[in-house]
Amino acid sequence: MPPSMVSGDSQVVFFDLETTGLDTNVCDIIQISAISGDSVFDVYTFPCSPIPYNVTQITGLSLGNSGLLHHGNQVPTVLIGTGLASFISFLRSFQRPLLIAAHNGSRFDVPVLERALQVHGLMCYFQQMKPRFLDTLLLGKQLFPTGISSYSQENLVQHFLGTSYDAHNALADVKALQELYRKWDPDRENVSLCSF
DNA sequence: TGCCAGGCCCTCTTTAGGGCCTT
Repeated sequence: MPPSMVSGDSQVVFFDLETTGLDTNVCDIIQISAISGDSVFDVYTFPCSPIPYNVTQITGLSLGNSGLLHHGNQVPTVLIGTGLASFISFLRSFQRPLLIAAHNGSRFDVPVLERALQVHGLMCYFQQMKPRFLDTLLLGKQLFPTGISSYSQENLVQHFLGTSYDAHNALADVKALQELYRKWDPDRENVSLCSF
């Protein structure tokens, strides 16, 4: 495992959600992706609510007659409860303290994930792992307080890695975020300051 | 009818307002 995927004693796992909207109180999860080193997790989940047109424009995800479509191509889906349980199993596989990282995670991904875990009765299994979270948006601002025009993940990846990627596909997002973290190689103090 | 996320952060602020960041 690359050293950058470990912070102190913790395993750093990058995760991202695609959802049906921005309201963390009501949106449905439609994709869960995570990565740590070469270990990858990626599932699509069938939402209970429609996918608004503006979300389809952003994510490429839409509902067809027979299932979930990504840019018009059907993708396999699981029930959200099954997807969440699989995600917990993925996290457990690391068998060490977890530091789960997401961009703007403190404001979006983590509240959405925790609500979904609560609704599906899985929060207790998740909490058994005693995970901590890292917000890479806060980390970027902490590490580079000036000289950055935008702290969006897409802009940070362009700025620090000089590359573009398939933003708003959760799997592509977590891969890019991991590479960004490797580039930053933050020390434990800065990571701790942006963790919760 | 009209509105439609939300909370932190910054500043042309503090008796406020707008931009950012996530989908």
